[in-house]
Amino acid sequence: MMFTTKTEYGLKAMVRLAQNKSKKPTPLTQIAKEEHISQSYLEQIFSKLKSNDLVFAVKGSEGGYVLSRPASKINVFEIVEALEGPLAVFYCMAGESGKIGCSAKGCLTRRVWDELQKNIIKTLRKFKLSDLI
Amino acid sequence: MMFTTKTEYGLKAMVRLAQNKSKKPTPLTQIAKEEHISQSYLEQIFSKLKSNDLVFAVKGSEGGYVLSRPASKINVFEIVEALEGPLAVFYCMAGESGKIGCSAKGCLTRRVWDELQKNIIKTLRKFKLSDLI
DNA sequence: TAATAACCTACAAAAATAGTAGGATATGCT
DNA sequence: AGCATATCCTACTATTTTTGTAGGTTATTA
Repeated sequence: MMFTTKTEYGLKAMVRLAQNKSKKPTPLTQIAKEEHISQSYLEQIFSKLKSNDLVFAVKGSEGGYVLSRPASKINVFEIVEALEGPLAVFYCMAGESGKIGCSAKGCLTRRVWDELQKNIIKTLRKFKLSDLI
Repeated sequence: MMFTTKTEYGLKAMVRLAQNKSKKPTPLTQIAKEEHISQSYLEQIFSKLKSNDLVFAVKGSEGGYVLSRPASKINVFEIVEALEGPLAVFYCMAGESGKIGCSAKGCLTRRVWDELQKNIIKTLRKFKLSDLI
């Protein structure tokens, strides 16, 4: 029941982008060096962040990444979901209808996970990237 | 960010114990059969439940497991914690003082995880085993 | 004494995580 | 034009965690 290092690194990197006050994009070489994270691994992380429209890329020399919105308009849950995939505390919570042995009708246990998931999402949405700088 | 099958199976098994109205202990052979879980795996799960004082064992023929308290006095978090270990959404949240690169003082990100963890625990504590039968 | 059940430890397969590696493509600067 | 810098893309690999299996030991009751 832990988040992965992808989320850890991704969030740190997003904070770096938010801290960049110049209008220049931030290259991953810089973040990799400062945070001591493998650059190649960071690239994979940013590939996800990009496809989830949290950042945009500027290719070539003097390029890098830029937040696609102001830091106050990006919440932590968006970042977590982009990097961890859709939140599901159990397999029976993934997908539309539960898969094995979990008829949503009779399953009291499911009520626990439903409420738990909603709470997690609510908490993470409350925090904006701008709260972390 | 998912709980393991140990928690899934363990919780189901605990519900079984709670449903047992007779005063006889419930043997794992029975639960294994009914829930289609490997008995050996269940034994490992119950070893943890026992060491966390959630159940007690009766050895020998006619033996099995019994809840160590009324179902209304056992909450879901206790079961989850027994089977997943101490909750920590990140490595920096494990142990007393964060380990690597996370000085609790300046770390704003930690505030997010602190609040998240407290929320998860609060939600899971709210549900009692008796709510699931 | 035979059947039943918890108890214990070591091992193993499978899946997920956490990276590495190497090249292709695009862009600005000199 | 050409070089340096960056993103982009795919495949591979090592490590760790999860999810069990297997086999035996101990205790209790009918």
